[in-house]
Amino acid sequence: MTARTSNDTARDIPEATVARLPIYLRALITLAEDGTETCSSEELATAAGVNSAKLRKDLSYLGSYGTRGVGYDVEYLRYQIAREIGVTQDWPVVIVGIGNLGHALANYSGFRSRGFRVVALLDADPDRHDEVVAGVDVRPFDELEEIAAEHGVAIGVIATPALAAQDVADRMVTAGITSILNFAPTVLSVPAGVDVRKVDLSIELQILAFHVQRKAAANALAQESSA
Amino acid sequence: MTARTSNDTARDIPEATVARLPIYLRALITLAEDGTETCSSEELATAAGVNSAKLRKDLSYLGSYGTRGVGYDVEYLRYQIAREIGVTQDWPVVIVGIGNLGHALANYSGFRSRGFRVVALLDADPDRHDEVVAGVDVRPFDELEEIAAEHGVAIGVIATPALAAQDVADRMVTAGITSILNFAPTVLSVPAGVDVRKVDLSIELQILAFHVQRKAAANALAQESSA
DNA sequence: CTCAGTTTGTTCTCTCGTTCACAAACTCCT
DNA sequence: AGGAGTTTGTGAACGAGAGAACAAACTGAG
Repeated sequence: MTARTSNDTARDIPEATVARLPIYLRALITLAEDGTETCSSEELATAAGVNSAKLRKDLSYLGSYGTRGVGYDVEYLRYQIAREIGVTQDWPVVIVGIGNLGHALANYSGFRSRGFRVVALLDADPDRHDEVVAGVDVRPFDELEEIAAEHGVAIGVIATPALAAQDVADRMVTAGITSILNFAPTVLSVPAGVDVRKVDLSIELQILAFHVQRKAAANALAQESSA
Repeated sequence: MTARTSNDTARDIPEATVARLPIYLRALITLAEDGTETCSSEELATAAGVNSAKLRKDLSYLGSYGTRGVGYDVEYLRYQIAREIGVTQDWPVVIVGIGNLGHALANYSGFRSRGFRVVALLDADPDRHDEVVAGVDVRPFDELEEIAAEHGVAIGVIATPALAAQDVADRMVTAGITSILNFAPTVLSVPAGVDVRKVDLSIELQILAFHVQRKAAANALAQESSA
């Protein structure tokens, strides 16, 4: 799914582990806010909704940050994970497509608090260029390259309709963006070295629907056999 | 991740395959709209952004719907996948939490076109109960059980702040909802037999940030060694 | 009818991820 | 100091998923 650069430098962390690190980070932040100074792998695993063995193995890829017989120092581990993910400082982000979803994303407060800063909102529709959303001007899409260069943007968010998404992705790539979060319901094709992650509402719902149907079928069968 | 009922009836389809079926379905719909009547696994795989061997293996779990030497009948396969997922008829859905994101979700046109019908929008805040969003009244959260029973709702969407999400989930479960799509940035705990899927914007961004950082580190190293 | 060409369905292998189980390392109490 | 009780880090077994490769099954031409 994710393109790899040929130069795999240090110990590489499994993709599945990377996907869980942000969950651990959030759990640690919550614990810290509650005043907890130390926690065991069991506690943290419960807070993150995973198995404690898995948690320990995941953390072991980062290094040996716990103390046997004691557990993990919440603040210390939090910093180590944040550093590993790379959210000890803010990443500039551009959002393209300021429709319903784009509005919601721009207003999402979790952005700034979790290591991201929206530096620009772009839309191809001139009617939107007057708007100010979440304190940021909506600018013409054409300014993408300029803005990306100015702020050193590496991460772009696509919240356009499906038809526009591939064009937007192409322009992002030429603007030097190497990581794309795609909310448009379409498959993007990008050159190697560019990461794309997809968030697709209706796919998620369809997966749920599949399981609902399966459960319903199982129940019907159970009813039948008990009758 | 996903809770299983003990009664696994028919041939069970791997979770990874289930997650891709909606992608194939979408690709088939696009092909059908373009007037394509038949397609090979290679074509469909390209459209869906996967390897053709994987596609064929995925489809083989559903049955033998292709013809060797010819390929797949687009309309037929489309129907079979839709039937397998369970989106040949509409599923009633409730959305709880009508903030920025809830608005966007309620207005998302992909809902109805992809097998889902929003039967209710709920919010705990009385100030929102006057609103009509996307043609649906916003109702008090307390009416959840009543509405769920009336429409036979099995799927709920949580778009509330993190703090409210667990309460909402608990109420959904007592209201008979067995599948939850959670947009709140928190881990939900639900009884066995209830499926939860999580969509978390800042986690996706953090995963991207990790890869950006890794790429940057790799580049720095390459620069250094070439100097 | 036969044969060349095409494309599916499936088997086999390899990689990746999860879970168990336990030794190593720490704390605290006596 | 020593021993009981905890908790981490990791080796090993196990299971799931990805991809290659190929036999089986179809089409169409001659």
